[in-house]
Amino acid sequence: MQRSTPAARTGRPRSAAADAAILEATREALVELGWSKLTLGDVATRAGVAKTTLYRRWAGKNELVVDAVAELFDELELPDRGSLAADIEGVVLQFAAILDRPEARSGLMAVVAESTRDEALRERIRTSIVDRQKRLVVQGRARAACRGELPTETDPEAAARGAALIFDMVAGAVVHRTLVSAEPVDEDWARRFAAVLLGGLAATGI
Amino acid sequence: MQRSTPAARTGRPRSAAADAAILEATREALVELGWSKLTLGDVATRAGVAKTTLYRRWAGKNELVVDAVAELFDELELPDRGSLAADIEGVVLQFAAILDRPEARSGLMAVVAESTRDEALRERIRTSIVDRQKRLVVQGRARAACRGELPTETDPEAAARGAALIFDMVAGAVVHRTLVSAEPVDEDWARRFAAVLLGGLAATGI
Amino acid sequence: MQRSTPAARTGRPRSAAADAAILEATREALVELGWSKLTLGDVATRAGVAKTTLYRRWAGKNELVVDAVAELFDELELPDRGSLAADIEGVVLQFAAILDRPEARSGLMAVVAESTRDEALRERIRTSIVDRQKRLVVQGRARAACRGELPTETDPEAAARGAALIFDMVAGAVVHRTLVSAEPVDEDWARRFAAVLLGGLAATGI
Amino acid sequence: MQRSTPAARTGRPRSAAADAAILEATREALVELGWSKLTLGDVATRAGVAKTTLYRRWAGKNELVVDAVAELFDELELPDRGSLAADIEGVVLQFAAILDRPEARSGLMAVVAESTRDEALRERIRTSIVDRQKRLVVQGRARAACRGELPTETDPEAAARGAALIFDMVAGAVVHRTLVSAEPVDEDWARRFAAVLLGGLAATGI
DNA sequence: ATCTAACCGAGACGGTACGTCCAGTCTTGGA
DNA sequence: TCCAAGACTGGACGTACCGTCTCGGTTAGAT
Repeated sequence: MQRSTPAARTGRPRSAAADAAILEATREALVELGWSKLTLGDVATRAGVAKTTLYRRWAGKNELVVDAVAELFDELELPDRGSLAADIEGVVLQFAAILDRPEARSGLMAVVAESTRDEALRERIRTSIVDRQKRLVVQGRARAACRGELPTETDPEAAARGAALIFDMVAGAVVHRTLVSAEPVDEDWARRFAAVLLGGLAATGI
Repeated sequence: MQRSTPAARTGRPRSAAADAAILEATREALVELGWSKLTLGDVATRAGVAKTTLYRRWAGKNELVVDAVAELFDELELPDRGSLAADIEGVVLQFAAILDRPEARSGLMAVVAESTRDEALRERIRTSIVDRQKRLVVQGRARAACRGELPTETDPEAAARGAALIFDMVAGAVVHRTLVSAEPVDEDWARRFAAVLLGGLAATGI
Repeated sequence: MQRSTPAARTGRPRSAAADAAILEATREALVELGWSKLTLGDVATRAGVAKTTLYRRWAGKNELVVDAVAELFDELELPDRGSLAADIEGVVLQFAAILDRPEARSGLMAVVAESTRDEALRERIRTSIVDRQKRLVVQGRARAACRGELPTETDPEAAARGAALIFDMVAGAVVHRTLVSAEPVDEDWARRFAAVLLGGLAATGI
Repeated sequence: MQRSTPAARTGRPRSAAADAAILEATREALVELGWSKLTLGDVATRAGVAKTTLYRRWAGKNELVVDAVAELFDELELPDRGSLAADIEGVVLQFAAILDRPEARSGLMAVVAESTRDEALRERIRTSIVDRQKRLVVQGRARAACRGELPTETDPEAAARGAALIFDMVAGAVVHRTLVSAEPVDEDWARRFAAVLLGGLAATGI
């Protein structure tokens, strides 16, 4: 994930186990300490690894946390629940479930905050985390179009704009409710949210 | 804001100018350095104040930044634009304008991230920042009800639930588009967003 | 010793006790660990002092060790033993006694070695340590001249050259025997050395 | 020098060129960096050799530097200048010439300092360096006895004691003048030193 | 017109973490 | 078996801030 090294033949190869141990230790430390009290020295110790090893692979705390949190999003997928409304509820609940995990809560907003001043970090977040989620929106729209619930958008740019809007609305609302309002995203909320969103989509024809 | 002032009659009173200078210096430092590289010693120096003075008034970096950023939200208000749709667009654009300022971008998400592990901080954020925004939503709904654009909700609890949902959707979408997607919230986007939201509200009767 | 600070009125004054504790801890660490394994972090811990405090007062390990060792030379003095020969033996034995202490053995040669690449350090050593010893030679020669054992040198430059030669011979021989040959400087050796030196001085009229 | 070579028949033999390259690189690094900033990794790189190779042959920095410096003393010899006084001046100037080379200045005192806490290192220094010099003293005394300038010492122990004293005086004085007093050992100084020493020897009959 | 308590600046204090560097070891593939 | 390359653990480095603590000195309200 953080390696490019297309050609590095000689010398002792990097331990693959170390990567996994470090990322796991990072999540563990996020749970126990939160982002601001997490130290790379502590992560290294937890992973049974020298600090040097950690710095050899990641440029700093931000990059490390992005990768550690990104793995949490690997499990995201969109089961077919039979209707667009149900699919929206499903993705909302899945996203909420991830944000419920303390390692995600602590880490995600912090790196987003950092990314406001670091273009490379923003790109890394987009690649590792955001696009993983966005894919679900695109996939859900395609499925709904198959079912005939939504008109097939012919203009690809308009389709992209629409998907981006929906994505910001879904992800933004879930994050805001979870982290700012600090209220649970339960099935009831998901149902109400999906109803409003779906109504809006139908009304505007997006 | 941060003062208790229960009874402190005698002795030299605290300098009122220092407060303003410190908050201004904090915003300046946020712009130049961002949250993670902002140090209280530096803020004190910029404000022409001793570190002691700063610590006497704020518990730490988080509290200071919350207060410094909160002042940015003082200017928020909801001009009557004649229709609910226009009012929504207005609040969206106002909120986006604040998030466009680097001192807000850097600071806001960071303290929200910190607040995931600090209940007192979350409360402070809610009081100083979130409720200031939320008020606009409530006010907008009341105005729309006056105009007959929305049915008057009689159940106060349902009204609160509805306002909360709308607020999370508005604020969440704007924040997400600005900070995560890193795309501008311009008039076009505001109009499309308002259309979807309004359509949803109409469809669901919230 | 390391402070110049003619005018530093404001702020919390430096702890005088810390200086003494640090130098004492340095000597203790020299005895236990030797120069090369002595670390400033360890010295700070032993002295019950933060590393910062140590670095605020000394530029590095070399300077610290010079000051710590220099204090050992405070006790040097030249008791009048009645004859030049006895005085030479006395100063040889005193110098040897200091070199017998492990904190001096470890530290002294190391800083001399470092000083080959650091003019400022060499100057510090000269001021703090070497001149303290050299004084004894000058004093001994004056006393011998009083007794009539040596002719009074009228040319001041020749006197300085002579003193320098004698000093290098005395100090060099003691150091070399102690540290390089690793043989004890006992009374017998001192007597034989003094006899050779004195014979040479008499023969050459220095 | 550092090899045991008891029986190593099979496998690839060690490169003989590597040894020379490493020692040369060590001296080069001593000149450029001095002892304390010399690192084995850097030496290996300069020598075009892997660190492993270096560690296979030397136990550490001290041993390596001793060997590297020792080679400088290979050139020492005692040309017959016709008189004891001239011979003493000769050996003094030769020794001074070596100490004038920065690789010797930096390295020699440092390893002597280290040897105060390492008996094996002291032995290595004695064997590789000190005895090489001491031989000259013994040789000079023998030559002087042949010429009739000095009485032939019959007691071998007294002869050894005398040689040791002279050696400490000669080497000590030169080292002290060079490294501690930081003054040049020129012909004038050598002449004055030899005169005093010789006068002392004559007076005491050593 | 003092008194005096709380303020103020400056800066040293004990700590903690930083990110780098080096020591000395180990693991590759190739000679 | 040796070699070059380079990753590995471990630990010290010197720096930067943290939040606290003295200092000497100021300032305004109460006496």
